[in-house]
Amino acid sequence: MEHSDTYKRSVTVQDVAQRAGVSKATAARVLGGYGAASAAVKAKVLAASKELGYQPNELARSISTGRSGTIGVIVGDIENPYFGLAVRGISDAASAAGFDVILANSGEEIEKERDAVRVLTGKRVDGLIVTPARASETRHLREVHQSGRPLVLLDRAVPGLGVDMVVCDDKDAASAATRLLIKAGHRRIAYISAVASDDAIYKSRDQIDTSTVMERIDGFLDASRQAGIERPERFIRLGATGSAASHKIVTDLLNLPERPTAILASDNVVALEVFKTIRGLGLLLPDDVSLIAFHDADWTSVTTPPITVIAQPIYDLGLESARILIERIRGTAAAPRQVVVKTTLIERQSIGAPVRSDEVPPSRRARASKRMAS
Amino acid sequence: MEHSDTYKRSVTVQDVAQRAGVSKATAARVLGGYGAASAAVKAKVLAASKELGYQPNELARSISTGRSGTIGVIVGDIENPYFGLAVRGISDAASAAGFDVILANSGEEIEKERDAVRVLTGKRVDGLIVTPARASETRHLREVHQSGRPLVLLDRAVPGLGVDMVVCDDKDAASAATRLLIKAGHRRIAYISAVASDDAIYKSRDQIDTSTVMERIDGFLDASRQAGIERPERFIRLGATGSAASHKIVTDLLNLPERPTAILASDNVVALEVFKTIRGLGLLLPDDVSLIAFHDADWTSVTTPPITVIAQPIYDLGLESARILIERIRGTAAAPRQVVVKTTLIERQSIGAPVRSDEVPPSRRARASKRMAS
DNA sequence: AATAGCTTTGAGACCGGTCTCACAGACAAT
DNA sequence: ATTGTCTGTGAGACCGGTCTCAAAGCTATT
Repeated sequence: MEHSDTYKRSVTVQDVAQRAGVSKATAARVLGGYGAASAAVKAKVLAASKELGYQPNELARSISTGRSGTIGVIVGDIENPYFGLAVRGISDAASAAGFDVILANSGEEIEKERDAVRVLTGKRVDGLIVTPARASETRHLREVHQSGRPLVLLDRAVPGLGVDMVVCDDKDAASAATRLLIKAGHRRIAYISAVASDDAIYKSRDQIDTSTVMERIDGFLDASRQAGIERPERFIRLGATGSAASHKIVTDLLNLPERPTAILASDNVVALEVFKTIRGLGLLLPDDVSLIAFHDADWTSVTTPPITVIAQPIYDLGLESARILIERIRGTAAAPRQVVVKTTLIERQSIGAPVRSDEVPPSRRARASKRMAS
Repeated sequence: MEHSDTYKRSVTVQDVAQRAGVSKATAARVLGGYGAASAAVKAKVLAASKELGYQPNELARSISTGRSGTIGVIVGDIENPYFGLAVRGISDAASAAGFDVILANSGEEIEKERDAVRVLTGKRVDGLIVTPARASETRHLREVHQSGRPLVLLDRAVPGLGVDMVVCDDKDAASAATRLLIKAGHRRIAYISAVASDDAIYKSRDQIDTSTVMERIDGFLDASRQAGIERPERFIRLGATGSAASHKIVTDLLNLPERPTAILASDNVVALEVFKTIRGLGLLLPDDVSLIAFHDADWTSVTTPPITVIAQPIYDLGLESARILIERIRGTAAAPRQVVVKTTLIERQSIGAPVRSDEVPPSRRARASKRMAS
């Protein structure tokens, strides 16, 4: 097959039909793999197709079948390895089922999320997987659902939406992590999250518009109260977005007269900043501060000391969400499911006994730490 | 077929036209934003559109315009934060220009890459960005190019393809890193890469099918030879895919009678495994082994000691590749460009003076690893 | 008043597939 | 020989947009 000239017009069923000496309908049947055709005709068409280098136009196909063979994914931030893994899971499940994936990035902005929904539905994706940026502003999601297009929520739930959701057992996880800290003797535990907020100080649940964080805070608060800790919410901090904000939050927290002795970081990006800040302050982990992080990011196992984490099977979340979505696309009419995937606590070495505040001056214990974790 | 009852029939131009009491052509003109219409008619149509909740079918639009407003991206592994960042760059540039992105994952398998190309061209993407898994098997890419569809190669070059490419100055980077090691006194430097290979031992350039790695090895070899190091290639190892393989390679290397005193890790995933293995062997960084890694992954700055890295502006690579692609899509007929982006060496603390091999007590190596759960 | 020139509008072809339906021909049963 | 069933094939509508073209409407010029 020689093609040195710039063939702008691509080969269509019509061309193949002509070449094979059959009608367009017949060629389309064998090329499209539907309807019947005699062996002889089939061979002729296939031969012609090969000679001409026919490549079906999936767009045209989609427009007449009504399905696109594509699922749309809207994720908070692709750059975040957490979502990267989820996307990988989705992508694996999708391609195994013969679907492919259009990815859009919301950057955790509701406006961009709405845009993305519009664009993807405009492209007639067969279904959508979304990590909703806000649990409160969901009209666009509701519309998707009402239009009859399958929708699966990933990682974050939106109550009352009546769609399938695949999430972690965030509340249990946070609660277990908190209990672990309490068991080690901690009574002043900070919880730091990246959720947007005008004020870093936590006042009420209404401030929080992300189900995961809400669940986690609930778990944290429950476990704390159950252990008889007073006003555990006073050490909750929000808005740890970016390096500067996180640094300030951690520094302020650790300079409090009655400073927290342990920190629970709501996600791995925050955790990294917390870790850097603690280290930058010359404090020692776990002697001066204990730390637990959400998500078993790769870096958490190579720090000194390695970080105790709540491992979230986010790849599986992706996989499962795509599977459910595809099932829906294929027409299961079951009631919407809420799949809750279990997390595991991986104990490493970032938890120690709390320092008594009268014993240890917070900010100048810079020892050159040459200890190997072993 | 029963597809008409699963989805609510969507509102078309025809519906809007009817409602507004104008012809389909007129409604289409105002809805599509092309052609002219009187203010009065425009208002009527817009009103009707709003009432009915009209959402254009981008598929239908694409099929008649021939443009899809979508760029296809085929990447080696989305899970790898390196590519995650690149995708983010592409996605940002794309959405700024009004394009969106279909993402496919090749898993570094040429077969899946070919599939992905077929699928994406089938969906009539306006252009493609690919990180080619192999520099040798490129017929599918050549065909894309010859069909007139813009193609940009990202991160990895394929010589003689005649398309735009955006890559790092890998050779210079490797050379600079090697010189830094040599300056610190190292003469036995290992280079470890993940490129597939039947044999871990490097024999010739022909084994390597990835331009980046080839460039880097060239740079490594050049710098070594310039410093008069004999047979520097003897410490090159390939096939460090996955945890087990990497572990074996590093262990074997460090158990050599004349073991290397420094390691250059070809990418951040390999580097992480190298780091873990070194630590697992009970060796001290940088006292026993020095390490430089490609890519400034987040974990490299929080280890003890932090790792000296070659920072690759991969986000910018993504951004730039998308920009060039979009320019081509819009019809620039300039000669294919090869954009080479500069890397920077970030010196941290993983480089020390080499130990003389007669100094290294086997006992230290014997002081082996209590392994950690991870 | 008539002609030219411009803007608006509508009819309908078109993109590249799918899919319905009618019909032709083969073969079996009556 | 007639009827019925079944398979293979072709004609053409259809999906939901874009876009060409010609007719209609309006203003301006002579």
